Amino acid sequence: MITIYDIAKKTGFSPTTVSKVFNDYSDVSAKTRRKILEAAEQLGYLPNAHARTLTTKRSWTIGVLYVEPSGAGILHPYFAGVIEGFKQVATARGYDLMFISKDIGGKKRSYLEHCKIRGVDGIVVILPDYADPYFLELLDSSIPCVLLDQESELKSTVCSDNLEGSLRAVEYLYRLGHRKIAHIGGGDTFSGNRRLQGYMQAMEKLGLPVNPEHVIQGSFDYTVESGRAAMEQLLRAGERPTAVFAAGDNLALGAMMALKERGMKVPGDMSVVGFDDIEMAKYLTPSLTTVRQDTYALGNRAADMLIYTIEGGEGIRTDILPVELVIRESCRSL
Amino acid sequence: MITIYDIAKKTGFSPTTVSKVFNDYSDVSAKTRRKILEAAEQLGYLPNAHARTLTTKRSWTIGVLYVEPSGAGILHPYFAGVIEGFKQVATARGYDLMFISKDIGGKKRSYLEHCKIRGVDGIVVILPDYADPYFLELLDSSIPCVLLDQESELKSTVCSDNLEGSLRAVEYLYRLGHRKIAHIGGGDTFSGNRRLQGYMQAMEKLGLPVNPEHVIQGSFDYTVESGRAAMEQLLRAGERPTAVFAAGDNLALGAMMALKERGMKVPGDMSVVGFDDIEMAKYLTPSLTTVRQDTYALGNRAADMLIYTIEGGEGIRTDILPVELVIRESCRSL
DNA sequence: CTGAAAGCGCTAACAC
DNA sequence: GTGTTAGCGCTTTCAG
Repeated sequence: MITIYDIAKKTGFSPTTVSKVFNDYSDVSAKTRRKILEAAEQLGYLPNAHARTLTTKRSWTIGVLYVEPSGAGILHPYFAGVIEGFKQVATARGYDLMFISKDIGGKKRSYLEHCKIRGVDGIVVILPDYADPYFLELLDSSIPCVLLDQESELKSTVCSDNLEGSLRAVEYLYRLGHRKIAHIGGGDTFSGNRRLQGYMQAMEKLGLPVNPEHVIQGSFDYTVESGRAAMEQLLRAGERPTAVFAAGDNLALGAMMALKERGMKVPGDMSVVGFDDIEMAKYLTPSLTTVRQDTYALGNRAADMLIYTIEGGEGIRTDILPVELVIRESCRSL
Repeated sequence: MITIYDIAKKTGFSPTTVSKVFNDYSDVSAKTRRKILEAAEQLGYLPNAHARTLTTKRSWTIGVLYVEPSGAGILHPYFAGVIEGFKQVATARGYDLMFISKDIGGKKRSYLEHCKIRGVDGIVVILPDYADPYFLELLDSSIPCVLLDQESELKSTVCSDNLEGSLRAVEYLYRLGHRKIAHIGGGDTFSGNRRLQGYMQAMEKLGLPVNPEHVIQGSFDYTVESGRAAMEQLLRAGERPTAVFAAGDNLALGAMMALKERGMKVPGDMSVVGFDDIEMAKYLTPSLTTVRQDTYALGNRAADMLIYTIEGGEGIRTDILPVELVIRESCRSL
């Protein structure tokens, strides 16, 4: 391995001067700089990130911490979209991403411990279960963090405008003439709660009574299966709704599957609205009307915020990104 | 920060002995070990991975290098599945994953340079374009690598049994009575070529002539759009096929969309078989008959192979994982 | 069984 | 502008 000492030897300058060149110090003469750069080129020098980190306490690494409840992990489009968006700006700003798990090297360790051992400069957290004690430990620590789909006074957060999205969805159904509007919830998660809350507010605002039988709390994993089960429950209700707003596209899809299995038509027999706008939404039959959240933008924004904090920015921010109702074929007017 | 020196001071032992305890050396008395572990616990000691790496030349980090041509990145289910599968075994074996890009710290650097700077122990590579010069540089290097969907005499590789998959797909259509079977290819990629080859071999084996107008080379990005365009081209052919085997589910989906837009029915007017079995395949209307490849297993296997090499294993391996035809609703018998 | 000494590759005071 | 020196936290001979 070629080190700065090799370059120093070859050029006759000291290691310090060589180091200064690579760190863009201004107090190096142009001629010296050129000679050193040339020698580095010839020798095929590459810096050693670990050595640098050891002295500077800066790893230029960001930890990516996610736990996706259904087990699909990064296969879930929300997670994938956010991480991809995050990666884009992080990479552009000179950071590399590292996956952080709860264990490391065969030993059981907390997320925080893992982060400290690896010396990451900051962490982006995508966790549905914010009661996780390991997560709380992270929250209390002083390590720079940004949280997705979460609410906190300790760390910066980014999320979509869940309330507004639900409102738009319900209002849209109302405009189509629906009055018996059900909700399939995303379980006890931040986004699930917000969307439920938005549904409730919208119903109240529109003067529609909420039939308790029409509010099904799906499981917290937002799976198709969960949506299917919820719809089956809904169909057993005393009074049948004419439309359902699901807190996620997978839930909506599951609901549609349940209806299909019973020979019911969407939107003929029931209108369905989802939330997310996963890529497949437009390819379903009928294509799914849904509230679009921009996962890529969420990731971008999260990275901006985290890097701001890492690089010494003060204070925390709570960003809410706009959503958009995408009207397709899964709803009909009554 | 607490270091082994702090523990040494507190316990009265030397840093060497402390280090030995954490590295499970056998020549430390049980009593000493206990005292040191106790002190470490009390002080809240955590090892410093960078310092350790500096001396041992071992980072316990694996670089993940992927370039997804459509720009969706990890949103593409193939990539996500493989990475998730890879992550599972890598994590269990004590390795962390780091995303590797072509640039680092604002500077343009090759993948190989990036890996060397970061001192990763090995790399898993998912790249469709194996003519990329940066990739070739990686191939020639001595760094442990495992390649997905690739063929190489220099590095270990893992891929699905593309040939067999294509054969099964075409034979299935044949058994249903189809004779004019078209193919929508995955462009000039390893998997695209293999699947095309499998299609050709199957046609020959079955004694079916291949109509050149029925073999459409889709673009290398396996997108829905590409599949749609291919089907449109197919429909302009002099003789219309009765079935099409697409090299990817997205291509198949695009083909189905194109048919739908023209008011043609699947499978009534045309039977369609895909490749991949992405999660959505079963939720399409009609649900898609396709060749299932187990991306998670590909990732698992890749990790096993790479870690084997990293930990001193000799030789390279070329693994081909079995695929399975999943019969659903998108094909009819003639 | 334990420890002294050297060194991994780099940066940061500080002096010249 | 340039160089000397010390040190980041850890492991590894090697000696005792």
